[in-house]
Amino acid sequence: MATDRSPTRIQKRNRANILEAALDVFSQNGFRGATVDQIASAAGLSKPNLLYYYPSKEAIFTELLSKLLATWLAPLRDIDPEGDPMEEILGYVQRKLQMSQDMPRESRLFANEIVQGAPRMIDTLSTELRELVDATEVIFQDWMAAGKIASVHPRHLLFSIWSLTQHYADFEVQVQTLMTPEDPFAAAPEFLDTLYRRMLTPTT
Amino acid sequence: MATDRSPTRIQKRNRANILEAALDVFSQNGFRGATVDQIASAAGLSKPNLLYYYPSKEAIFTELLSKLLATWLAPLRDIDPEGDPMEEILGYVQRKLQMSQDMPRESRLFANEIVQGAPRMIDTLSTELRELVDATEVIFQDWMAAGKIASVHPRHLLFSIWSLTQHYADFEVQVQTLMTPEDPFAAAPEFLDTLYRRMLTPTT
DNA sequence: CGGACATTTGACCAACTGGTCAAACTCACG
DNA sequence: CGTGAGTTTGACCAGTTGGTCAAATGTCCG
Repeated sequence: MATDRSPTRIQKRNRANILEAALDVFSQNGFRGATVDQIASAAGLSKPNLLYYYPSKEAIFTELLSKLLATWLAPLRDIDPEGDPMEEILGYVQRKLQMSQDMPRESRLFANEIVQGAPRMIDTLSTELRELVDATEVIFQDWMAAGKIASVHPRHLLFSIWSLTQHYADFEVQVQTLMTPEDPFAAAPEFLDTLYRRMLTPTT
Repeated sequence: MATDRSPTRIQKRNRANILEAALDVFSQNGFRGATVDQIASAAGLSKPNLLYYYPSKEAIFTELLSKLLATWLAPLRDIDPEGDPMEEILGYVQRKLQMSQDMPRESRLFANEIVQGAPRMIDTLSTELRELVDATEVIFQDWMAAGKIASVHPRHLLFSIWSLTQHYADFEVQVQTLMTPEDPFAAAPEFLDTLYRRMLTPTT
């Protein structure tokens, strides 16, 4: 068994390969749709060998989720309450959009999980993420109260950003199919910039 | 075998029960995550009995998809090129939002399928839906050219509507968790109305 | 080198899954 | 009622799947 001592060179390599392979397989098939064999061979290992590094399919999945969540939420934490409100929000939108383009598998991994009721994430959602969202709401509300951006429902505003940006990753097949030969990501930044600028520009 | 003669009373009842049960199970677990046994017992039938009405799990799924697609796309077909542009679009947004509230399972069924690459829908997407989207694009472009609504990328506009409205169904768990005790659907209509009104109001 | 520990593997297992089949049962209708 | 078609079921099967295990192999370090 891989012990608790500091990981060997081989352990590091294999664990990294496994998580990379798992991201591929889980994001494309969901938890139940993925098989340990698929992940193993995508990682270049035999099934028993993979299970030497992780005790179960479930363990791989939860490890993957928790490792990726921090990355996934980083842009949200980066919103600066002291920054210029409009630029902070527009910047956040663009960063999330970029992440959908660069990390579509991560986006789909979460999408799969949440669409199916988030059975393995509900705890994280209702604690860690909830706190982060609560904090963000306060920031937005302050900006609105100060008249820096138009007043809209702060949580719906946040959800709309997640929805619009991740849509390009989660529904990539559909977007691609319906936009070909145009590249969906070509006009998206400007579209979203326009959308949020117009919605959030104070009306006084 | 259920023959090609006109369906009996029992056939009608059971087929309806099966599709209803299948909607429940498939939308919650995706195609691969659903089992025939789950569907059968949700429909109050034994597995062999269910397979007497549909030859395979695949057959149930495709039948379900094709039966629901028409309903799902109806609001889009209802957009009237002769109507008032702003009201047509805002009305479409509200109708789609209402559908997310009333038919979340249908929304998640499609979401599951598309997130996983739409292996069983790609043909429909690239033909039927593609045509419908092409036609809608023309309508939007005409309205923009006539200065009735602001000029934005018509396809991204359409995708944004799908994304924002279906988000409330597809990511229901997340939205619920992060909005409790508030009802997500309480403020959503106004939020989306505001969003699209501001984005699409001509600026000249 | 040699031994301790890490890694890998083939063989295996029990549970599950989609699907089949013949036999039994039910129902409509003359 | 009876009879033929429609319906339901238990038993069964083969393939898949998550996971185990003992034995074999590789690696590191004194």
